[in-house]
Amino acid sequence: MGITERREREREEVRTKILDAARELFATEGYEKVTMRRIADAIEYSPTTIYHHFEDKDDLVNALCEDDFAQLLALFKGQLPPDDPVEWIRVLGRSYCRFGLENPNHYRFMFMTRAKFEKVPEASRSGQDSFAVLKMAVEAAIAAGRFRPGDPQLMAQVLWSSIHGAVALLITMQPEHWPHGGASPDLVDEAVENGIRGFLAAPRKD
Amino acid sequence: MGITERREREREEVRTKILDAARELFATEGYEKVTMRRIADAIEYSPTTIYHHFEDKDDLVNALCEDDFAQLLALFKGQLPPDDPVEWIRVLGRSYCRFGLENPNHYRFMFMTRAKFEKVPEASRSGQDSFAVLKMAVEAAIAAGRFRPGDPQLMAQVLWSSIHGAVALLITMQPEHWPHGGASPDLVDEAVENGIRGFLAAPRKD
DNA sequence: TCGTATTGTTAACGTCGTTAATTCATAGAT
DNA sequence: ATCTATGAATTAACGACGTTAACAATACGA
Repeated sequence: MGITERREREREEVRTKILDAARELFATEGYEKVTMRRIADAIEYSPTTIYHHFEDKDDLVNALCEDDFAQLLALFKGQLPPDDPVEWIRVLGRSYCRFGLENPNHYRFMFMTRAKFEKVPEASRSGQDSFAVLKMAVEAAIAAGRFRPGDPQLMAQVLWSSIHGAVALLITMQPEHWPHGGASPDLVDEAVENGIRGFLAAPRKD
Repeated sequence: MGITERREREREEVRTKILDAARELFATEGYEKVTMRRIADAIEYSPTTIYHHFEDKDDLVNALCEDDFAQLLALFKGQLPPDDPVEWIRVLGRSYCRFGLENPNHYRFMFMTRAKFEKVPEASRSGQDSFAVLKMAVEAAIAAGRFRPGDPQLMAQVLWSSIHGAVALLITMQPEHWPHGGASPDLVDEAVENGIRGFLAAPRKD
């Protein structure tokens, strides 16, 4: 009776081992170091075993990615909305930046890898939900008269892409490739700030 | 006498053939289709020949990239600065977006590929110069009192990264992965507009 | 005890970037 | 005209990759 359950448990253990080893390699050495053989080495199984748990490499890395979206969503939901919806957006933006800068390899796969989007049929649920939080904040800001009226969907996309741009450039380009002596240390903060400022209602109070 | 020159010319011809074939594959099928063997097939040489002209694959693709930066710079310099520096920035932003959206594979390698930045020792000259044009426009906007005072370097970086974010997301994510039914068709325009608006001097005239 | 899943392995295929060894053509020297 | 050195180009291979077919081993249900 408990047999199938034990089997299930053992199976899950191996799956977890694979994911953990992959995550470790992924986080510390980047995508290209995550080879099936290397993961297999790390967990002391043969490479073929991995294929009993994941369809292929993309499937595996995408499972990691799913966890990352969940983590991002948790980060967003962990922030209680302050009274001021603009402050809420600011906090969300900063959290998002921190997440990306601290987990560059994960971020790269979540938002910067074309292959992923070709393979995975639909968007991650947690990813959708994370965006929904931002959109809610934008709606709140409009309702409170802090943001100018407009399409909250579009405004949230603009905010997201502005901040994504800063994170993406920072985790992609080495400092010496930035024009004229490096990225400003304030870049992400300023990106968040300027994105918000562009949407503020007429007289700036902030 | 003219012999070494003819040799040189022939050598250059092969090099150009390689670059053209690589560019074609790169633009139409993306980075992963640019294999040394495939390029060799296309130009009817053996793969080894390519190594007589380029150190390795990165070196080759980087040569392509250099051309792309030159093209971007030409695009920027082709735009005569209008009277209104804000309009100048708008035009630059739109040109940049168009360039990225029309050449997604090139854009990806220019601004979204980490390997490139690890290999290439220094930034492309044309890339630097392109940024310098944007920075000049920002300085002009500040000088004209259209932009609030501030560090033009930082402001130009913010504008660049905002627009980069929109382009990068658009050429990376399939429409069905966008939260809630696709990217807005106005996204790039709005990204440009909102980036600018955030920097406008106090009373918006525009 | 005998099938039968389940779980794992070994060995291989085809592809990749890259390189050592070799052939080939040709320009200059004798 | 023949020989030699130099540069270009090729063949064949190495090691690493993702992936899979074929097979071995284990342990459960009958």
